[in-house]
Amino acid sequence: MKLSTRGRYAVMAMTDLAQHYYADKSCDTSALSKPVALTMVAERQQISLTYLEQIFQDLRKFGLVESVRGAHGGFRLSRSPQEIWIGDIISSVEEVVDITRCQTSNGCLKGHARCLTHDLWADLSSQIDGFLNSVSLNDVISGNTGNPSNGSAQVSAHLS
Amino acid sequence: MKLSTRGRYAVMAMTDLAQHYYADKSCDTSALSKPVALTMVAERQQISLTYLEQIFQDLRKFGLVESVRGAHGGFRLSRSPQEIWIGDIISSVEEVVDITRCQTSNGCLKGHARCLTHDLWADLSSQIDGFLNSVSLNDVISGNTGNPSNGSAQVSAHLS
DNA sequence: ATAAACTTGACTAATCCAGTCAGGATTACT
DNA sequence: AGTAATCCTGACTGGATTAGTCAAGTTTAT
Repeated sequence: MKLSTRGRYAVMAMTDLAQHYYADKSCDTSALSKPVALTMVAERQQISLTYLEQIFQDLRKFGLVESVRGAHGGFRLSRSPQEIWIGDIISSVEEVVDITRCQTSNGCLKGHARCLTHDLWADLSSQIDGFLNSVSLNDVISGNTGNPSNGSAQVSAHLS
Repeated sequence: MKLSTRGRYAVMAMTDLAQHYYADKSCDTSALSKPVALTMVAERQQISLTYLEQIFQDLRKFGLVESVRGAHGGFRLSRSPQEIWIGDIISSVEEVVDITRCQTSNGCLKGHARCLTHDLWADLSSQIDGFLNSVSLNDVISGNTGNPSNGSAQVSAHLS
């Protein structure tokens, strides 16, 4: 079992943006925070710039960040760190969060002998999803991943 | 995120053995159950026989199954289904259950800006491990994966 | 003996990941 | 207007991993 670097990088970079989200709007909380250039993020997090650019296109398409083009441009979070869940980030940049692989109609008749393990995988997915969707970016930068802000570790998952 | 087929196949096959574990010793509970030939498991679970053979070598090395060679040989569980956790099976056949990738000394100074996400990955690993190590083979064949037999979903993980 | 079954190890096609490269579009600043 | 900074897009690639196959054994029940 593994999480690809793509998902890890996305979370690291978003954490980086989250820190600047607060730093940049310390005076006027209603203003938009200044965009952060990917070159800075890439340098701080030690991630290849061009690879990071790819990843941020996905994050933008899923509405997690806004881009500002041109000189002095960059990216900023499109909402506050409390409202962005780690699960959102990962599912934006990784293909399938597929664990069971038996949701397609290729013969896994639930309850049938062949797929007694179906419920197991579904429950595991739900467990992982529940965790990732209960931790916000804000939890990460304040070190509260063990005790997520919503108090409940079980969130219903939307996997088959 | 994904679980490779290797791990899934291993659990499916072990579930198959677990069902025969009970079926074969319905009369005499102290006797060893009859070994089950991999050709049967491969056919029932629709898994390539030769691939399954590879997987069972791993399961044997980790002491989860015993082999009986020769004609009418096969494999049987080396202990009862209540005592075999899904986590054992998966970690026997898959390489690293590595999610954080920053346990090596390559620059992830915990607490340092570069790896604020360290705790997040550690907690996620612990969550997954906790789940897999709280579900036994017996839970799977009796459909109790949602409510594991030990009552507690949180088990300490042994990941960095 | 012989056939059934396990055992081992080398090999392979396909897929995916992580990253590069080249070029283009947009905007701030001078 | 020009230029530098930055985002944007798509094609490409080397390496690793997966999911097997194939061939040649060894062991044991009958």
